[in-house]
Amino acid sequence: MGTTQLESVPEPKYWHLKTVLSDALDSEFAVGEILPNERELAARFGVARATLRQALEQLELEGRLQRRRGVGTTVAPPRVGVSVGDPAHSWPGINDTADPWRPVGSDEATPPPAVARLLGTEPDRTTHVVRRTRLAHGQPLAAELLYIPDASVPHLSSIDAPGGTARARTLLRELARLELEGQEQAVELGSARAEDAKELDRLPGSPVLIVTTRYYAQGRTAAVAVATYRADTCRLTFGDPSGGMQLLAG
Amino acid sequence: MGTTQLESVPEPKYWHLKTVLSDALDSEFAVGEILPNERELAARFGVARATLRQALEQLELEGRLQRRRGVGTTVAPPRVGVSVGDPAHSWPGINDTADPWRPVGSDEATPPPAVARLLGTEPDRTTHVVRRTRLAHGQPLAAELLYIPDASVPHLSSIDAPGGTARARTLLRELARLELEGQEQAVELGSARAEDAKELDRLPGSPVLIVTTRYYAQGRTAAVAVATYRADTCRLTFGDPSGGMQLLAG
DNA sequence: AAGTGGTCTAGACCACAAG
DNA sequence: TTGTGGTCTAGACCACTTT
Repeated sequence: MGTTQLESVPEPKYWHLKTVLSDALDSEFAVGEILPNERELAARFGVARATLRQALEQLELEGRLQRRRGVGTTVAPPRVGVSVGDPAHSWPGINDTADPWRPVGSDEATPPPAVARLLGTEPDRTTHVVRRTRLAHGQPLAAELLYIPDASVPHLSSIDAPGGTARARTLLRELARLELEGQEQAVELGSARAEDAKELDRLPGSPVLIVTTRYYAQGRTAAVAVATYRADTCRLTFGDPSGGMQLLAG
Repeated sequence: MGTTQLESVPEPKYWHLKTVLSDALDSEFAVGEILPNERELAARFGVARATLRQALEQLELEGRLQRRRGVGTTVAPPRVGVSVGDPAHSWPGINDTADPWRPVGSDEATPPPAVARLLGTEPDRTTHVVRRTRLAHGQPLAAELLYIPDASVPHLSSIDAPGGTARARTLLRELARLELEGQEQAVELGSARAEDAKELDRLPGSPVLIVTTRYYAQGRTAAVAVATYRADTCRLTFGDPSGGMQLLAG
């Protein structure tokens, strides 16, 4: 045979392309640098543009690249670690000066069935909803919907109008009066709803990490937060070395 | 105008298709049921197969569908919640009868740079590597590589040959002699390496949730685990309502 | 106006599982 | 052998950003 090696299990072109590009990113490009456009890259590698795009998609999924319509494809910085599991910081309304969340509005709505189940309310019962955004270095990392049943904020004054951030702050302040007794969290993969995508500066459908947090207070589920993190730029961190190990002692 | 509504911001076909299919899944299909094949679905909706596939891809990403080459597209069951954050269960080697991890082999290798950094070892220093698989209901959920520096298993007998599961069990048993002092975890999105994909019964490149756990013992980082969870079938859970809230008291 | 990535088409062939 | 999903092509047009 003239071929020095025959691939008994030939890997797809886009897969090979991905590794080639990945190596090139490590050695020949700096963070923030802009790559040649897709048509040129495809021509350079001798593949169709769709195939080239399949490789780029995976690299973007892995946080190596960032693509923006009308602009180009750039080399992404390493993912930022965002602390998600620490109750002391995540309990809404705690007035930490380092609170990374910014309230952007409030509303009243019927939560999705999954949330209603966690809250233990009837499926068609409305709750307060506070919308918040989490920023880091000026970039939006996450968009959150915080569902608060009436029972958790009994002393709510009805001065402020729904929809405003003033109302949102009032709700958070009321919620903070409760003493947090525990929390449960879950992380899963999803795709950004149109509304979240806008806030995250991404296209609808782009991959996101959905963090659902169930807050316990007064022996009940006091609130449920559904936070949508950009999967391309975020690495979610849980726990820390100094504490929390009491679990093992018991 | 003859049109009752003009879309000033027309949504992409595949996006609309996705919502239509999603509704159909809720109302007309049962879990495990097999959908019509892609060519027929595309014809039925009057779109190209590639467009139809774009919608299916997103639904699979969201855990609604499962596609298998040569078989077909089926309606996926709800994601299973897998406990990830509880140190009492995740500390390797603890002889819990309910331990969901099954050792499948061991080796000696130089860890990836990111892991070496966590371990505090030189980049080219080899460590023991234990390969484990996590199962639920007979289905593989996760594949893990556990990196253990020599210093963490000083009493290791060199009877067993590397590569075998016997050696893996020995390593885990030795590791369990250490008292766990703390752990740190991170979750991020990735795509399955060829090796992991095989173990997870997925195609290479399919989306996975990568959980990196740093175990502390004896004041050092005693081991680092890199676990690759199927993103389509898994919902990772952290913490629990009964404990862990000591953090707030301090 | 020009250039970028995003969407879409209508084909073709391949790898795999099951009969 | 048949039928499935997976890969790939060579185009076209659209939405968006920048100049």
